[in-house]
Amino acid sequence: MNDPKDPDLSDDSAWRELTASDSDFFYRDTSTILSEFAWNLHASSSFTQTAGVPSSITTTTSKTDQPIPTSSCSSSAAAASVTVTEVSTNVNNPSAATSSSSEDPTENSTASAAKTPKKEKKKAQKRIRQQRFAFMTKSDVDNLEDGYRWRKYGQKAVKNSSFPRSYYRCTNSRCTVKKRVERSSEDPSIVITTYEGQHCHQTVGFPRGGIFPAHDPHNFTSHHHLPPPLPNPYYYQELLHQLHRENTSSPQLPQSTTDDGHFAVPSINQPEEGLLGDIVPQTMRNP
DNA sequence: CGCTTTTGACCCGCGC
DNA sequence: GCGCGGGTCAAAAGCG
Repeated sequence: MNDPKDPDLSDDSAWRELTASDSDFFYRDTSTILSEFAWNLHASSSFTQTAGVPSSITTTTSKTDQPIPTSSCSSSAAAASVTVTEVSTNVNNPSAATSSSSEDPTENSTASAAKTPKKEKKKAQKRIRQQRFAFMTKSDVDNLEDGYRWRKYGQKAVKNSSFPRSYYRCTNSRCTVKKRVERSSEDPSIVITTYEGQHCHQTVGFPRGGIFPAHDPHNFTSHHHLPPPLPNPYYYQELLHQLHRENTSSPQLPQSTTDDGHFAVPSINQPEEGLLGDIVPQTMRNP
């Protein structure tokens, strides 16, 4: 579970399905996918050289026609390496979903309607796993800025990991997107962020499809151009593309390494500013 | 005062 | 059936 190559995969059959694929598959598949997005990303280039973690962009195509969640725009100033794993679960086939997601829109309404006993509430719920994405981001900050507001609702110690896992839920009451944040036990500088679900709203404080959350100046400064939170199925890829470009073009990024071979993270001292704005492609900025 | 975080308890799924 | 581990709940505390 805590293998940086397999972020949070062990508890989900769908994840395991992904991990069953070897790296060649990922490279090949990634190249195919990226080429569909007109990316010029060489799958085995800089992404595979990061932090001693043989990561690559591990992206798979959705088995469903669901759009890719727009929530997975996590990044940080420290994003020197990113691995993305997309998992889709057919929500119409609960038998294919193993466990863990206890909420969907309908459940949300029933669960919040009354203080029913937990047993009843739990029984009424069907744990339907939604589409999930895992990001591996090299960062000192656990909670990476992604343009949405999150409320922490739990934290658990994870077996075989010295770092706890934090559970967040989108603060939008109608939005059931959740994310889990944990650090890799093998490389504590790597943050594994797993998103589940799709946002049904735009990012906070972006009334014009634009960019600046008005109420969170610490996290969003004027130069942070966040992407439109619309259901853009390519957003992850765009994000990664930009990350990749930064990796290869910025002299500050992964080229510098620490003694243990890990990448020094130049912007790590300014985590509250985030980097998402910097890594969002121009094409995704305010039109 | 309202929102967020913390944290122990509880529930569920799964493997044995 | 039992134990374990993951995920969630919800009350209390903290914070601006």
